[in-house]
Amino acid sequence: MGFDDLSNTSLLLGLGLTLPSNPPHLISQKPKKPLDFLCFPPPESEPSLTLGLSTVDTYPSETPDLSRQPSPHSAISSFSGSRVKRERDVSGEEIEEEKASSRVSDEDEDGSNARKKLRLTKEQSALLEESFKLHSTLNPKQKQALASELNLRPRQVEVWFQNRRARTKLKQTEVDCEFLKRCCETLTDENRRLQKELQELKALKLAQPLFMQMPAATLTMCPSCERIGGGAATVNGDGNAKGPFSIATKPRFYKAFTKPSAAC
DNA sequence: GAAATCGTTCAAATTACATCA
DNA sequence: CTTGATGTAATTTGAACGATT
Repeated sequence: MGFDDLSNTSLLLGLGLTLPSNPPHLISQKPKKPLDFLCFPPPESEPSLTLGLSTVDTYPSETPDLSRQPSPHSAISSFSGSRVKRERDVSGEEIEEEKASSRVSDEDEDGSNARKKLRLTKEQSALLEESFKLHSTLNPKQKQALASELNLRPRQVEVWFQNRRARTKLKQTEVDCEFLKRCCETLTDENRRLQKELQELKALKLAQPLFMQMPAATLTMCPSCERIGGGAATVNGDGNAKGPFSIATKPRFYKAFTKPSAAC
């Protein structure tokens, strides 16, 4: 075992005991299969790394044959025009739904352009939450069924799920942020400790004048007992000295900083 | 088969209303 | 009663994707 090998070992040990190397919530693992969401854990525990770029394909897509197909409700669910245009004659179904959810449509019918804000009842919120726990996205059938059950428009259910996903993600981002802060603090402490150790080793080396006269490449030091001796150090193919103990030819901290994840 | 277009859904950002201290 | 903070429903925008032409 070479000096640098030993150093690396000690370094890894020092960093390794601090935090798990692969925190589950830092791994983005969204289901690819459309029906996988039926088996999802609650979104609150869903692993996601939200500090970086988010790609669409990391999100659970709905059943292609259901959600992506042209739907008669297309004008409802994807409409995002001004509030004045809320009532549309695109679909007869749409008009019926508007009337069914009287809590919203009543104000619209009197010609008021003001954006009225619906307050969901506790029962509605509870049912939506329950549904969200089962699956964080809805296919059109589920959306319609839920809307009927809640006496809401499908669009309202859709919006609620969108906002709910956004809140979940925000919450997870805050958790991730806290985790990374702690990770950073741990690494800073470890770095400080290792710098100090390096200084001590340098001082120890200077305190041995006899060996200062020897070529550096021939010096060997036992890192555990700190005794220095000259040896027939050989050099392997990597350019690293081989022998009982040898002076590292590359920085002691090399591996630690090229593998930052090892500390987290 | 490739390209253009259309319809749909989503995330992200933002707006605006309702409620409460 | 007013006001600012907060929660959240609703809107807007742009990207991605599948289906169709």
